[in-house]
Amino acid sequence: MRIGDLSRRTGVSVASIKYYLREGLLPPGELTSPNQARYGEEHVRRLRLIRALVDVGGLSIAGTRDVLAAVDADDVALHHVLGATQKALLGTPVVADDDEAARAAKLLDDLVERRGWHVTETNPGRPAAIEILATSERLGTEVLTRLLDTYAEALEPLATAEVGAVVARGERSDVVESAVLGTVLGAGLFSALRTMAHESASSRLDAGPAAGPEEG
Amino acid sequence: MRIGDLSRRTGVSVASIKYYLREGLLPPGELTSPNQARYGEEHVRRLRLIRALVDVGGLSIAGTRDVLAAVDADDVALHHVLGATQKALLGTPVVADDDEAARAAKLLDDLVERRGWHVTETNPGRPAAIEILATSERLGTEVLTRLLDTYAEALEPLATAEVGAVVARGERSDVVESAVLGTVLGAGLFSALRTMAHESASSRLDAGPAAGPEEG
DNA sequence: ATGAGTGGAGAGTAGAACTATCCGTCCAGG
DNA sequence: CCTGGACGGATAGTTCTACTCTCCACTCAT
Repeated sequence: MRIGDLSRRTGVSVASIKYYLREGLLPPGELTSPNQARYGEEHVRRLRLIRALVDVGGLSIAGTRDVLAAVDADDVALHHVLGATQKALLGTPVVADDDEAARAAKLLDDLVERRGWHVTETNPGRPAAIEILATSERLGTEVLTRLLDTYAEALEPLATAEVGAVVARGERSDVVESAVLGTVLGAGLFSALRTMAHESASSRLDAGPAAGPEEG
Repeated sequence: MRIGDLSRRTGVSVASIKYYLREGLLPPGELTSPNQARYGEEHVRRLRLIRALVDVGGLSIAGTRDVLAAVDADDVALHHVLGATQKALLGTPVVADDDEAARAAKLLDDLVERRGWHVTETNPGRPAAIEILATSERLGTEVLTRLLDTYAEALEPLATAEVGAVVARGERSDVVESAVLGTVLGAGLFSALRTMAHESASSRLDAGPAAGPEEG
C-alpha cells in the first residue's frame, strides 16, 4: 500500500499523513527504494487511532505523540500509559500554593483514604482534581465538594468495569491500545451521556421553583 | 474599581481584560466619563468564571461567549444553558451517515428507552454519543458498547445528585451559574477522579496476565 | 518514454488567543 | 494648576498549532 491508498482508506489527506510522519505519530513505511515506501494495515489502524484521539479526545498533536510513544514502548506499565493519556487529555495543571489548594488536597486525600483507594503520588489525576476543587472554592461554589462522595461512589463500579473490560483482551498491544481508546472515548461518551441524564433528571423535577421559564 | 485593580484582583492582564471586553465575554464597566469606566464585584466574579471555563473546561473564547450569553439571557431555560455549555465542551460533531452510525444510534436509543430517560431530539449529547460509539466500532473496539449500560447505571444517581445540588440554590442567576460551573468543573473533576479510580482498580487485579511488566 | 504518483524537506497559511502600541483623555499628588 | 502615570478604545503585531503547498529528484505502471 502506498501513501495515496493509505489516504483513500482513511480519509486523511496525503499532506496530513506526511505531517504525522514528520511529527512521529505514524511510523515510517518500509522503504522499497530510497524514495518509495510501503504501508500496511497497521498504518491504517494507527491513523484511525490518531484521528480518534485528536477528534474525539481533543488531544493535541504533541500530546497524541506522547501517548502513542507510551503505547509503543512495550516496557511501560499499563497505568503509565493511562497516565500519559490522562495528562494529554487534561493537561498538567500547576497547583496553586494557597489556602484553597491546601484544603482541596486534604479533602481529596481524605476521600481516597475513606474509600480505600490505592493511588500513587505520581497519579496525574490528583493535581488535576485538587486544582478543580480549589477553583470551585475560589468561586464560592460549594456544590462540587458536596458531590465528591457521589462521584467516588459512582466511579467504583465504573472503573472496575472499565479496567476489567480492557484487561480481558489478550495481547499487551491490544490491551494498551484499547485502554487508551477506552480512556479517551469513554470520557467523551460518559460526558455525552451525562448531558442526556441531566436533561432527563431536570425534566423529572420539572417546573422547579427556580429554574426559570421552561419552553419547548 | 478601575481596570488595573480588576487585573490585580484576578491575576488577568489588563490587555487580556480588554480583549475579553472586545470579544463580549465581559460586560463593559460603567462609564464615569467618555473614557473612564468603573468595574464592580460582578466583573471580578465574571472574570474568574471565564478563567475557570477556559482553563479547566478548555472552552474556546467563542464557546465561552456563547455560554455566558445564555447565562445572561434570563428568558432561556436552564437545560438550554446546559445544552450550550455541553456544545462548547464537546463541540457539535457531524454524525457520519454510515452503517456504524446507524447501529450506534439504535444502540443509544434503545438504552434511552430501556432506562426510561426523558431526552429531547435537540439534546447535544445524542449526536456526540452516537459519533463516539460509531468511531469505537470503526476501530473494532467493542469495549465501549459493552460498557454503555454500566455508564448509564452510574449516571442515574449522579445526574440526579448534580441537578439536585444545583437547583437547591435560590435565585435563577445563581442556579444558572452554578449549573454551568458544575457541568464544566464537574466533568473535569470526574475525569480526574476516574484516573485515580482506574489506577486503584488496576492495582487491585495487579500482576494481571496481560498487563506487561509492572514497575514502581 | 512519459506522466501521474512518491518521499522528503521547507516554506506558507489560517485561525485562535492573546500582546503591544498609539492616541487623546483623565485625574491624583504635589 | 501642572504633570506623569493610568485609562479607554482601536488597530496592528505576535506566537502557537495544525495543517497545506510547493519543490525536486526520483520511480513505476502503461
